[in-house]
Amino acid sequence: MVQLSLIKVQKGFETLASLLREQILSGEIESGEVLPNERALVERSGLSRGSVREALRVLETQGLVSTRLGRNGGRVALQSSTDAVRSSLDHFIRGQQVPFPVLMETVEVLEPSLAHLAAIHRDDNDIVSLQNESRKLRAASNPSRFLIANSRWHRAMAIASHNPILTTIYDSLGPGLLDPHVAGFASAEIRAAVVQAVGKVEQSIIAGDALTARRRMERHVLAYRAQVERVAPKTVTL
Amino acid sequence: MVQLSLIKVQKGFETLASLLREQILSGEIESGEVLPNERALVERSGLSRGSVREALRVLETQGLVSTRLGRNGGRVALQSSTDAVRSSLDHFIRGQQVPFPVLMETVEVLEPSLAHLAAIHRDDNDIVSLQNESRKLRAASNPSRFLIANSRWHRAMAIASHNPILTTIYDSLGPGLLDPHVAGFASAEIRAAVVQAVGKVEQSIIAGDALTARRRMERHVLAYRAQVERVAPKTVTL
DNA sequence: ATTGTCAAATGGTTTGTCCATTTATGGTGT
DNA sequence: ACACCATAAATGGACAAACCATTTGACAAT
Repeated sequence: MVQLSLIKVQKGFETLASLLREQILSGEIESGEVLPNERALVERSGLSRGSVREALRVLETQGLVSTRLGRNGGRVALQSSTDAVRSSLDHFIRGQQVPFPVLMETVEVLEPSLAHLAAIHRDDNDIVSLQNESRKLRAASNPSRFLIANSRWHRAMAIASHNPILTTIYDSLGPGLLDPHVAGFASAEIRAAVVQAVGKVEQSIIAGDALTARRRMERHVLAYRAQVERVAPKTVTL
Repeated sequence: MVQLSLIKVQKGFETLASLLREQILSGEIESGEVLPNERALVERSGLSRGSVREALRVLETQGLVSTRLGRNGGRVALQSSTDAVRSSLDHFIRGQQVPFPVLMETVEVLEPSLAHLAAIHRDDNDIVSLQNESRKLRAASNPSRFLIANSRWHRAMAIASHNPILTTIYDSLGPGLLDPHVAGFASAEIRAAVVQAVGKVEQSIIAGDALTARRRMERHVLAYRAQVERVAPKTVTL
């Protein structure tokens, strides 16, 4: 018997999409470079305009080209940004109906690690923005401002880690976690506790003390979970 | 001055894509359900077939529908799988040219956490597959088989964590990390050391001792980095 | 200078037709 | 009955030729 794996037929538009994708990802087509317009691609590829458009649409969906309308419009090549990752993760979480506790758990894994890495890799800019955000956090007088400031500080910490993969993932998780917050969370006492915890983590990050930063963030995350559990016991248990 | 944010014009195909996407993600269209065929969607939407096809192509790219050719073919709705996340992360890593040390660092963050979670969430099936894989790992006699077995054991551990988000991300990182391995890595001594480390982690996971599992995996990861540094010092330093 | 008008370039969309692939159906031979 | 084959039907894939919509450049009018 002949050895055969399933043969995948490549459609016309797929072929063109793959070709262009490789050229973009490999840098052969630079980021910002404008692709030939649709009619030109039709001539070069021998495909019809419809197929060319489907190929370009695929690349657009993957975040590898952006489209502008009108004269001097056209397609420009892009390096896939965090947006594509974010939206695919979002679809995954919504589609698979990843339960809230799993999101929570993921954040609990990421935050201490991000704090750890931030303490190692933070530069002067990171320190400035962390201090900026924590100042706003201390100043936040009502729950809504506080939650925003809180998430911005955490975001600054993620950026300070200088790990684009973990940062992007952490970023993608934010939206799914906000619901329970809004549900009458963040009393004055809780806010004070968070401010203090964040301050301590920030100190360790600035001091470059990775292990302490991690440990403090772990403690903070545990305390936070305890608060959420108090407010909404059912939601958080795995 | 009038307050205005940029107005985003929604194209026809985009509108249709968004509509269907929402219905799929919300479960209104169930996973596995076949969508109306192209001609039917043309009638219902009032758009042309080209636009309908572009909309469906977008959804296909996002992993929300799959396409089958021929009679009894058509589009069926899917819940976005790990594949879409994987490919977007892959594009991100290649496109942004995320340096090898960052990938390494990310794995070093994920593995101990996955071990930790695995010790908490593993069920009987997980234990069986872990033991299966580690048996194959011990039996692997040449570097190539060993590397495969090694990655399979780690994958089993990730699955045992029962955290689909972290598992998918960890899965996406694998390919980018294999290059240096192939470059004459995995001598007999190294293999023996890995086998032992993996065995210990596995024990802790099975025993349900999360902290020990994490600690042992951290140690293993450090040792692994030391080995890689010995082989290719330049590549690994951040 | 500002504004208006027109033309050109580009993607967006439509319509109509045909091709390619797959499978259901029914007939034919044994 | 059963196996096989030929045909038709259903569906996505592709092509072609227009025309529309949006944006911008060029240039005139004010």
